[in-house]
Amino acid sequence: MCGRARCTLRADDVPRACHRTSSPARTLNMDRYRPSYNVAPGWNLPVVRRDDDGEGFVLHCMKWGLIPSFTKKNEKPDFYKMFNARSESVTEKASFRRLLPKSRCLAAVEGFYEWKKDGSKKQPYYVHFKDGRPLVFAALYDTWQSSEGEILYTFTILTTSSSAALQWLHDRMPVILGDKESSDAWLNGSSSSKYDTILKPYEESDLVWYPVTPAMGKLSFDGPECIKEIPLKTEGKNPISNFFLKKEIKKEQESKMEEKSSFDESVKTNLPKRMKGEPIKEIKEEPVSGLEEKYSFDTTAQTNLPKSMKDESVTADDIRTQSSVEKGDPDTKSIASVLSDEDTKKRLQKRDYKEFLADSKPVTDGNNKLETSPLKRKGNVKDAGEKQPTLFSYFSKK
DNA sequence: CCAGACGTTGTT
DNA sequence: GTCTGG
DNA sequence: CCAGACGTTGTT
DNA sequence: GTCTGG
Repeated sequence: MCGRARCTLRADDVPRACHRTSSPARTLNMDRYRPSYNVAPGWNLPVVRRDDDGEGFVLHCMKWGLIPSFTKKNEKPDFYKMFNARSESVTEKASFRRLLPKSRCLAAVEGFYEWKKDGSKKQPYYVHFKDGRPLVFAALYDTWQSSEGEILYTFTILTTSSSAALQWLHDRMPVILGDKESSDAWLNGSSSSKYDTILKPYEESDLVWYPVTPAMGKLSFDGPECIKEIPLKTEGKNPISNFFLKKEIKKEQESKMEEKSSFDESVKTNLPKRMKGEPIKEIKEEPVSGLEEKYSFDTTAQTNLPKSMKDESVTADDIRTQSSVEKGDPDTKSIASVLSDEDTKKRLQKRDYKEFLADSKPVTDGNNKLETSPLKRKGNVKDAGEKQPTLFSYFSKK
């Protein structure tokens, strides 16, 4: 599951996204961070971890994909091997259990991608919070020293079974810490704590999704296009078309309700037409989203990217060009990177920015348990919605 | 005792 | 580093 | 996770 | 289908 994400957060937004009220005691390697709409294991992402001693926390850029410290020095690091850790077995697996006492951290992203399989076809969906606030993942990190002496920090994202709402998409999902309490518990809890209560699927209804272009499957594809909603092929005869009619109406209403829509062209231009694979929920329907995506991106780029990034004309290639600079990540860069942190910090503080409501809790009507999932066995996630045969896949180009 | 592994996902 | 298997 | 390759012999 | 590379 969680093997691809969007993180275009500004570096200085990350602590707040992780519900930190104070400033980081220090930052580490943040100059390596490259905001991207298409992040995969092996990429640098900002995480928040406890400071080695004391109360504070560190804003620390690490590579996604755990490389345990006991990995052979001469071995080639494989970031895809352990980019996820099953929360159900994290206390049993030797590679992860050793990290539980002192190496927990938080990773913040705006959303992640999940591919829905339809036979041989795969359709990616972008999953995110309705109000645009970042998701906070529970994670574990470790260090590894390569044969050249470089110390590499890496982390893995904990996963759990999917929420009822996301079951149709996938049977696994990242552990999302939805409020300050849970993120505090994970980051600061004692090693003797039981994390069972927070390492669970996020069941609130403000986690939403929509289909995006399959082109983002390529790592070379980056930029706002990655999260642009695309229409899904509709499947002819459909006794539920009424639902969508209602949906559309409801969505328009919601769109009006949301104030920040002025930044979001996509919401207005793309009338969402999701059908296939969508859960047929009775009451609540998944909303339009993508609010402030562009805005986020614009403000994001400031920290480490060239000024040109502020421009809307920024392209994936622009980003790649930047990131490629450290593609080889030679150890020789490490020192310079650390030293430049101070510089980075200053730049971070210069800018003020829009809040993303990280501390707000999802709106829920208490007993909205949404027992919509009529299916208990995880193998069988097919329902009326996705039973429909696909006549033409979205990419019937050959 | 030493040697060797240490993981997830998905798919069938 | 730590657990499992032999 | 997805994308892309998936081979040998022999030659310049 | 399955393995490698990113």
